Amino acid sequence: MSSVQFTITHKLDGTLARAGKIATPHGSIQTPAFIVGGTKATVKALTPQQVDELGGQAVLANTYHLMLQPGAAVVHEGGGLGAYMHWSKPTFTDSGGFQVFSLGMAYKKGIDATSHSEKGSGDLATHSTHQLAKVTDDGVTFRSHLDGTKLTMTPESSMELQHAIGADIHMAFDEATSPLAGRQYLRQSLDRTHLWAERSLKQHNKLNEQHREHDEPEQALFGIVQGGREEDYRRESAQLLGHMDFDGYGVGGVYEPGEISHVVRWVNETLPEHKPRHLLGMGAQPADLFLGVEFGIDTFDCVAPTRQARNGALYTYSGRINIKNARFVHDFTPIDTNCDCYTCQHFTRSYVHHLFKADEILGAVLASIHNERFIVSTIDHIRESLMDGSFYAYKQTFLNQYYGAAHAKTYLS
RNA sequence: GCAGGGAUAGCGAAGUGGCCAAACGCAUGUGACUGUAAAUCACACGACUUAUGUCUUCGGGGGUUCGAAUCCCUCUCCCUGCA
Repeated sequence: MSSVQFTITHKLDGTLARAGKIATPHGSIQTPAFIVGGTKATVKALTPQQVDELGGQAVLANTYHLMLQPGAAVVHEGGGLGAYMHWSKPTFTDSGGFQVFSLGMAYKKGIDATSHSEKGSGDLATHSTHQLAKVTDDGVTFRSHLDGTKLTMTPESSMELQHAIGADIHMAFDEATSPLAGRQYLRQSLDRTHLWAERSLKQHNKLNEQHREHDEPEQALFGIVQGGREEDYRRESAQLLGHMDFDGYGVGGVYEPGEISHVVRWVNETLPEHKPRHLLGMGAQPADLFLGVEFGIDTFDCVAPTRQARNGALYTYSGRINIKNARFVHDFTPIDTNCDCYTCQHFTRSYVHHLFKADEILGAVLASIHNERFIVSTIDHIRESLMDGSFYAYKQTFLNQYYGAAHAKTYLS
């Protein structure tokens, strides 16, 4: 019996979309849901109470980052992730697999697939000479980005770290590939990710057994589907992992909303229907959410809403604005008049603009509350629209207003 | 009054004969950010401009020189000593 139970309550005919809930030892997540980014056991700039008040249902932390600081053992000693950070609702941890990519291949290059592919550079397909991570079939050797210490991470060690950290839902150790990786590298990487998935699951089960023996709560593990933009690889990966006894699945290696309607569709057409599906790292913009849900995703996580908030880029229902722009100096209206967040209820654009220009910490706080609430609220409405059948109408109205009719067309076909 | 030091683009501050429209920092403007090396990063920042283009600049004025922010003279203002 898995430590998490997924129930589908509504499905949207003719699509892969569903609404439901994931029951965990720390309460249920109503899906589709946005999982708030809490990489280092903190949602940057926000207290857990603020995250709770803006509607956050769960938080996702990162194994690699916590391993370095403060150390998985310290988190364990502090009562596990939730207790340590004073978050009583469900928690996830990512395996560190993404850091294989971000500190490896993508080191100092970024992952902007569009700009790279337009240049046709193909840079991301080769290893950077300065990268901090080196991948072998056994695992990954990292140089700590904090102090240069050499570290090794394997599927087994990632599982051990995640069990020490003690989130409700863990991710298998995988290798995220570049959007520019060619079939040859993808093949090699996919085989490795599958091998790692098996090893992750085996180690995870072993650790759960130990938990049972000690009368401790068990944890859940999601397998991660890779395969780049190749349909056969994606379907193969979903098929293979789908037959393994994971509690749910993550879809990794997706970088743009435009990929969702095919890559995510291939995967979710293939994966078993009754297990939850998480789209890793996507949710920076409304299109990600609408398309993800439409093509069968239950949960999302993304650091962009809080990161962009700290950098002054704020969501409004008619598109993104940069609150640092001079035009907001005398704008005494809320960030968005239709937003119900704490920031919009009490503060003006002029004031938030001032906080950013003056480099005051509260600016990051208010902006983070707003952006996170905007995304959470949007996914909440998407869930409601699945339940009352208004999904397509809502999607069309929302995206037209957010992107403008011309751009929105890309996501409405 | 005497001796010495200084005045550079919005601010601070390099530069001391040509590679100077002038380093760098700040401020300003704009853009980016998708499993967080990100409260970060990129670009612009004298004017006009499509410009490797033209024009006007380095306290004011006058010189030397093929060429001056840089050398000389002089004026103005500021700082530090001594009277």
